[in-house]
Amino acid sequence: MTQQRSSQPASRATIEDVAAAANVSVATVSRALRGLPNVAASTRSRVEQVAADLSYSADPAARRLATGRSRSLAVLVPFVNTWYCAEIMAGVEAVCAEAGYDMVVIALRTEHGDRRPIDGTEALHRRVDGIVVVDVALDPVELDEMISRGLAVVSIGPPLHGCASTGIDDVEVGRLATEHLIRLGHRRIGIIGDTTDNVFGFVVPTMRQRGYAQALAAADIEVDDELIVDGSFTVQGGAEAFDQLMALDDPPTAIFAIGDIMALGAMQRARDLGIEIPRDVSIVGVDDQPVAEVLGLTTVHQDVAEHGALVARWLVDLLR
Amino acid sequence: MTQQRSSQPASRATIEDVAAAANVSVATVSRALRGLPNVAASTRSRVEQVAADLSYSADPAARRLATGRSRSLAVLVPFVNTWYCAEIMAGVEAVCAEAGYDMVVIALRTEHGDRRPIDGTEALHRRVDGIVVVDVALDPVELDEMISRGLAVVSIGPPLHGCASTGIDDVEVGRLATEHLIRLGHRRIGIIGDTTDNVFGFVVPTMRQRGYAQALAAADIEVDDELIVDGSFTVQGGAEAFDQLMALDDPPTAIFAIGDIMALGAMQRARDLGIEIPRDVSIVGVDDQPVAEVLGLTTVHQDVAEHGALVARWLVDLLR
DNA sequence: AACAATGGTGCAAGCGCTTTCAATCGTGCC
DNA sequence: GGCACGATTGAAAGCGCTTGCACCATTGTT
Repeated sequence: MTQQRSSQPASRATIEDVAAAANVSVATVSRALRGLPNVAASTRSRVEQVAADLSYSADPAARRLATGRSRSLAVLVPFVNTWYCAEIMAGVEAVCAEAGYDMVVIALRTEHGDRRPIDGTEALHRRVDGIVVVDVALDPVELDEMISRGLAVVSIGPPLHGCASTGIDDVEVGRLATEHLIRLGHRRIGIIGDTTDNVFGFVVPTMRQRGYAQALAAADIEVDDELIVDGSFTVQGGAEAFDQLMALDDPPTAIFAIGDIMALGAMQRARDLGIEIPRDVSIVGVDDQPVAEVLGLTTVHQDVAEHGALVARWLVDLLR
Repeated sequence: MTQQRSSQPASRATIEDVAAAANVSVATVSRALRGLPNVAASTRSRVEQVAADLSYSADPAARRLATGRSRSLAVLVPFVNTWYCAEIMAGVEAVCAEAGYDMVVIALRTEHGDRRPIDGTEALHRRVDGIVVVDVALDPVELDEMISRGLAVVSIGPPLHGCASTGIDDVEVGRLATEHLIRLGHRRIGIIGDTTDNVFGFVVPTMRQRGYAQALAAADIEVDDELIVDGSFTVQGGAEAFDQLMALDDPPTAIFAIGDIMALGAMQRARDLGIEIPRDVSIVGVDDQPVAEVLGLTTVHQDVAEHGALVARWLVDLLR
């Protein structure tokens, strides 16, 4: 079973084929096709024509090896199957596509909530030119090393030392969500958070929980540690956290789930248990656009995809 | 401003450095590190030790050039900021990470609904080893060419000729959603679809609309072309489609939006216009897990992420 | 009319890895 | 005790591209 060579050219044209067909050196082909100066107009158009005929395009691997640039960007997200992260990826992807970059996405935590140690230096070096870090606080040492190795890094969410960044204010988000519940008359408000962030540097939980505490303080409600449970940012975790809260001697009348998936898990569990929402207990989540609107959280609404596009643009500008 | 060379080695160790430090040839290093046979155990462990000391890892670009394999997979999605696609990407990403592949995502349509001509041959060749096609019907000719060039292709959604595939039955989804509305007593049901699929081969709209028609037929309701409007799969498009439906002489009492974003757009518009849902008009969307559950569409619910993981696994197996 | 600037082009040396092929060194076997 | 054979290893030829440098015509200068 050898490859057919007759109809379809099984192996793609290389720069040498183009050079031969155009009667020039490979160097000239390279220059002509990349729009470099010092190529006669006539030569350039001839080369372009030949390249088109042969449907030639440079092998990215070879280019990468020769130039040291991969023409691809990584986006480092805590999760990929989250409304927020998906929006950001959409924004990044659009810019990448336009700028001729590949977008490779790397998740720090999977849908099942398991953790993955990300060794940025190992995994990213020479693999991508730049990286947008989403809602993750990278180890400063590692970060420094990445930067010193020539990786461009920007962040969305928590500012990273020495990197440009943008993002929404998660403390504010937590505060608003909690205030909303307080305004509804609740005094005993549980929070389903995520206490494993120390492992990943996923800081959203910390920030939102801080906002929660602020809102409570502002309303003269004392923080009860019993009401702070871990949902490990999964549907399952949300359900278990709900159980945990409901098992309390004095269960909350409202729950703030700091992530949409956990809110979902809690809601499912509530329904299974015959607990009606919001009659028996109010549940509030964030992140999910529809949910956010229902909450009246529109004030913190932002065009998340635009955030992604913005930082991606920073990156490609930086890389010029 | 030159790079500092003292403390941090600005340039990473190459295979030659390892070879020199271990007193072997680069060939042996290569073999030892990749676990190939024909390397003495003692040699291998020594090389591994040295490599670890120098925190060496092979340059992916060089490896790609030499082997012709990129160790990365592409996932071709119609959109990235969609619950469904994000789930799939999550599944694919998990498998990629485990198998040591990079996942690069390519969107055929952006959040703004603009179109991008995807020249698979150009864009993908030698860039990735395999590709998972999500809900897109690729041009058969192009598909053949990709396969004949050695690209492994699998699909989620519509089966692609010659490729393994999996996915949910979109006709069924459309039928169920429509039946649901009929069961609620509606006879005049509008559908917000997407008629631009001919450009992209994005077949979901066609399939769901077919299910819609089947459900109507089964209930002896005649299809009224007036009730079939285009939402171009965007929030904005959904809002405009809603306007269009409501401007009819005989507007629908229920609307089936074939995609979550369009449903969202319609709902927002309804609220802005003071039209109450579902009192004045029922709106039903799909794709979004929470929404789907509310609809009782749980029968078609599947672990979408698992679909992604599944096909990704096929791919990495295929590539061995 | 001789000479210095150019603009255009080709040569060839990498980029860092894989992989074929041949060389080397011990063994087991007759 | 000599020879074939398998286990190890190294030398070197790529993989397909970029790029510094040298080279050759042309132009424009005095």
